[in-house]
Amino acid sequence: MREPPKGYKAIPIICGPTASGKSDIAIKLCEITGGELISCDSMQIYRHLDVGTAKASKEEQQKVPHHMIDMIDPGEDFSVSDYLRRCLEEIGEIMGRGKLPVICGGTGQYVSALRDGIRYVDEPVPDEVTDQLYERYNEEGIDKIYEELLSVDPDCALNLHKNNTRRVIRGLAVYKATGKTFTQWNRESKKSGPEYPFILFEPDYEDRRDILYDRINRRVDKMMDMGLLKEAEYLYSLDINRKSTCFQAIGYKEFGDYFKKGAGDKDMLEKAVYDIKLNSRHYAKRQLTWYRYIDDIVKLDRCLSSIDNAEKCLEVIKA
RNA sequence: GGUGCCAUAGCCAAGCGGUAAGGCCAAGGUCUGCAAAACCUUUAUUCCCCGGUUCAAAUCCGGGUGGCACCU
Repeated sequence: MREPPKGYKAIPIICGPTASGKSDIAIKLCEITGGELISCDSMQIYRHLDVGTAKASKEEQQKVPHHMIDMIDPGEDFSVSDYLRRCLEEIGEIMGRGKLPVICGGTGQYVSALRDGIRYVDEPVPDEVTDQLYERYNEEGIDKIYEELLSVDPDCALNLHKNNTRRVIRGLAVYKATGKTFTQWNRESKKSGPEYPFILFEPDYEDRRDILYDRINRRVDKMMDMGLLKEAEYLYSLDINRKSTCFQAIGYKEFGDYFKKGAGDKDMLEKAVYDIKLNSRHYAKRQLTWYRYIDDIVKLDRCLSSIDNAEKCLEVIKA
């Protein structure tokens, strides 16, 4: 493990469900420490997806430097391991400038990758291997693929539900491509701890989910006022594969039908907005589950102002 | 006023005499390269109410209540 930033005992990661106010806290923390913000969000890495991903405003970005935002164009791919590599570089650079990196975002997988020091399979798994398995899956279903994984890497297979085709296929693809089982890779990954000491913070909504859901619903309405529809229209006007990851983003994927058939149809627009709220609530629920059992996460009081919470974070991370 | 149709979980809904499908919502989870994704689990001792027929009724019969449609 490397040294923490000078004057601190750890790098803060402010995580939590969508619309929980984590960005405000992170920005305040940057302001009072002179730190720089690193986003930890799988959708804010896309350029042009701004209001729907609740990206920091231009003004906020002017006040506080933001990193790991606007990294790629819609249609391009980006994985956790890409994130991890770039993020670690950013952390190094910010610390090199004598500043505190403040990590903030809701993508649980990215947060955990950082916190647990996960090292992903570092031998390439060629697309052909994966594509071939998907072809097999389309032809004969998942059963045989699952059985093969079961015989080759039982721990991995038993750990997965058969219907979770993505992971079943990845598990087998890793073995086919590298000759080492997924389980072996994971075991080796666990040996190395995190790169830096991190402390996680989360605004606490555990007891009042209704308040969080209400915040979500209201924020979606606000996003519509801020021009979400226009942004989505732009995304749909691009000549990119509809299967691209950017079309998984909540706030955009729900407009698929609207632009396909009904553009201008009021009912369809209403349905899309309803779905954005619903999907956001579902997402928040999954995020709550993700963070629930991270035992050393420091809970922040949702009733306090973002400044007070930022100060609390500062207290905890100070050397 | 008359006639017809309907009444099943928070919502939609199957069932047509043999012991309550399914979907949505909600809740609880899983996760080591798509993660705002993908996947899993749970959720009606009871079918509007009262009576009857039957070994057996959400299912058939009678009455009530409520809703919808049409007629005068």
